[in-house]
Amino acid sequence: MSIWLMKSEPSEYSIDHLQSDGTSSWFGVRNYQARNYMRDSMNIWDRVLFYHSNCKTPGIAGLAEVASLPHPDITQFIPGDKHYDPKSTQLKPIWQCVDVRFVQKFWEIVSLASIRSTSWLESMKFLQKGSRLSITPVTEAEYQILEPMFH
DNA sequence: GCCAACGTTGGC
DNA sequence: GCCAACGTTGGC
Repeated sequence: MSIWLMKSEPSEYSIDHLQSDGTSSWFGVRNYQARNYMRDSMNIWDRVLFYHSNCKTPGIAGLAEVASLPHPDITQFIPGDKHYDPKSTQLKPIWQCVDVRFVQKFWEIVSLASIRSTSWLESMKFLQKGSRLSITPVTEAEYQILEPMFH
């Protein structure tokens, strides 16, 4: 089982949205590296740390899990959609995504500030200078440090 | 293939 | 709202 940190702007799609939806496709990723993680490296039951970005208190808001194999992101085919990609075709889709299922919402967000101030977590990929990837792997060791911070 | 210009991300 | 850092685009 692998562990992933997946960013979403809560004004677009928050942990609360996922809680009410139960399961949702992680559509809209338009970065090749992030797509490759979903397409090539994710497996059903992988753990997902649901991260709120670009908001008042950025941080990990809850947990989810990978709930499907990779499949085409349908928004790439919809003209006028924010995520429409004219270069993509039904026969050769460019963008793949997975479904994620809600697991848990934390009572309190595990803030970016608190993660940054934990020296054992300095290695986390998403913290690295200039990292803007919306999906990054989390190591088992990092997860072990993070877990007690979840509540 | 280079690289300038542009658009986006995301913390602050 | 600012802006650093990055990814993408497209002319050449």
